[in-house]
Amino acid sequence: MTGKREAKRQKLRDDLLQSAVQRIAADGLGKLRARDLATDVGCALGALYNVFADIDDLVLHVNSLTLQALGAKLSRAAQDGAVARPADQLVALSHAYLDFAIANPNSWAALFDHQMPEGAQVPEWHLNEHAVLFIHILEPLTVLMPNLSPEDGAMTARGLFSAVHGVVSLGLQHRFSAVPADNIRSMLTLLIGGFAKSAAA
Amino acid sequence: MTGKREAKRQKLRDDLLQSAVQRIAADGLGKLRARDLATDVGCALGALYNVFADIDDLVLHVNSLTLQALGAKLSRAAQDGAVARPADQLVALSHAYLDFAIANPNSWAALFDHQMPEGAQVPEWHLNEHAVLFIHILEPLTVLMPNLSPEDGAMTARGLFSAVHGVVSLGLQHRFSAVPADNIRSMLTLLIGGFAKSAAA
DNA sequence: AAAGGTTATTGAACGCCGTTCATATATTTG
DNA sequence: CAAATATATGAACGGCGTTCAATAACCTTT
Repeated sequence: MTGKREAKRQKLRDDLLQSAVQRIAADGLGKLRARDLATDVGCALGALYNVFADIDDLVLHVNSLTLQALGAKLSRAAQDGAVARPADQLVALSHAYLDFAIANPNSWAALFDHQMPEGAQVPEWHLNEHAVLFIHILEPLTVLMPNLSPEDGAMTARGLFSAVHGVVSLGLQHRFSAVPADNIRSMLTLLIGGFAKSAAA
Repeated sequence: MTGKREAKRQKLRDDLLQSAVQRIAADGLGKLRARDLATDVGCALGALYNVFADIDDLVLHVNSLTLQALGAKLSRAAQDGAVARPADQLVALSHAYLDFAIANPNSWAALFDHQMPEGAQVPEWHLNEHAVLFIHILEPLTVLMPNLSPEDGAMTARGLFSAVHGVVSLGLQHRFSAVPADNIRSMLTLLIGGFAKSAAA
């Protein structure tokens, strides 16, 4: 009867992760509390630090799940529009991104609101997971701009994502004043469609 | 010999504001501490709360100064390029925005990193100050797209700013990996120039 | 100029936070 | 079953923004 330690450890890890996922989705990253998580899963406060380095480590794993869900959504959009013209594919991707942000506002915001403490770096394994944000942009982009070097292609894909993210992010934020979703959608169409049109010419 | 109270009050307000400006510029919003500010200006910890509602109120006033400086920079860029074609004016504005962000990374980041506590709303006077972000975009945009209604024009100007902000923000962030400034500049030229080109057609 | 009323200043104390660590408990190994 | 090893516990720590009763400064009135 061996391996019971590891099993309990994994269960605790997973319980804490699920609790954090739900709390972030419900209340946002800013209201995540170590004591609430411990209460949720019925463990002592200190137990959290046996299975995660700290709260930031736990948040990284929540964000990892969010990125996977977002990646799946973008993959679906890319597949559905694979027969469309490159410009329309790019617009469809941006709309899918907007849809995800609207459907999962707190989890999505946590991806960008979270900051590593002090001098700590985001670990490599999590950095690489961000590729899902750019990867589907690359294919229609290279059709549109065949002369782009691989480096410039990656850079441009990243830039396009950044532009879309800016429009979605500031549009949904109540910072200035919230913009109706349809207006954000139109703006994405105008911006990305316009870019594609001029790039193709 | 009257008015000494108000004079001291104003001096304390201004000293705290200047201290906060410098600390945010030097260390970033995340490391701003009420106790550090009190030490800087040589007042008691509680004195801060006589002249500002709380730390967030103080940060709002710091951001107000930053927005004024940014507005001045954008105004200069708009005036310098007033004779250029609308597309080039828009690109010049985006480059000026990038330059400001690079020159004042922490103060600029504080504009967007700061979040009001709990249910508190950003006060009207500060909301209105954000107009400087969009105002200079509107003129070249209406030349470029004369058929835009005032509402759609404002919305599109805001969207363009959001896109530029996204490119600059994610580009400068060390989140994924920092992008060289010249690449960000090229991306802005490509994006905004492309948008303008297709809008004019 | 002195007294009385009003406002500002002070800093110890409060409540909340993430994190730690000696101690108690559970699991594995010999 | 006992010794060795790893985990679980929750009180305690240090740091944070904020409060508040007591003290000091200022203004007004006489």
